[in-house]
Amino acid sequence: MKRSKKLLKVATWNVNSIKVRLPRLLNFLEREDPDIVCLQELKCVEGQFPFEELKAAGYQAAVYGQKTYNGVALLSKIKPSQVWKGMNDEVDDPAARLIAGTFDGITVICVYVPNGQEVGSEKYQYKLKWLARFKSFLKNHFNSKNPFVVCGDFNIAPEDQDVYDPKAWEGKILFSDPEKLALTELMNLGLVDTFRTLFPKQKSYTWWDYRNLSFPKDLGLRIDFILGSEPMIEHLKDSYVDRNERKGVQPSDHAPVISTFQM
DNA sequence: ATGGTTGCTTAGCAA
Repeated sequence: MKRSKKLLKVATWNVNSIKVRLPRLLNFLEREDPDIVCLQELKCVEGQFPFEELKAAGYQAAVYGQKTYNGVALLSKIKPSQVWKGMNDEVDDPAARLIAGTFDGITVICVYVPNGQEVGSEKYQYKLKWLARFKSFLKNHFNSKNPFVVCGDFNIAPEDQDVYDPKAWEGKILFSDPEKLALTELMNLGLVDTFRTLFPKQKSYTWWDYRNLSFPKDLGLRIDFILGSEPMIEHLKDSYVDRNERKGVQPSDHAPVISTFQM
């Protein structure tokens, strides 16, 4: 009988500006000590990314940056053997929304799914197309028999229990049927939501609007996930939302999600 | 309630 020992801690966090959130990120890294961190909404180009500060904290970074909008990164204690930036498909898309890396044979894919703005808008169409492209990307590059993880801000709440007022949100952006269907189709490639599989009934939002005192009133949505293929889910030990990161001085509007695997 | 807040960039957009 093979004994599992090594703990792998994976985190995902939409930081909404790496520049503004750097002090909080450094505290987070020290407190949680994750092995791999997926970051979204850097809002910064690679040349302005704080590589030095993160290196001093023990992390190396792979960055797919963009001026003003989007931008994703992978922080890790060990160097990835391979890195992908973007889907490199037939679509010419300048938005920096996907970065992936392989760490000890485990591929971690970090995504910032388009928000979509409003159902029926051009941005909504782009969101649905992006999700279809992402499904093809996963299908073409990965096999659910192999260990891989998909982390990020999906900008979709899957179920009623992931929304503070599902009636009011019905058919709205982040909760419309086509978005939910696109997410289901992704999951049907063989991905399991690490948080939801461990806690089938637990309410645990990951995003609260900056406006309307949403956080103090707990008017949130669960739209950030860590998904794993079956070989990862076999080793899944825990998953939680670090709600405290939404409190205090200059929080992001998203809280980090952390999942641990005993490999 | 078509408001409200934050960040980037500098009046307007995106979330």
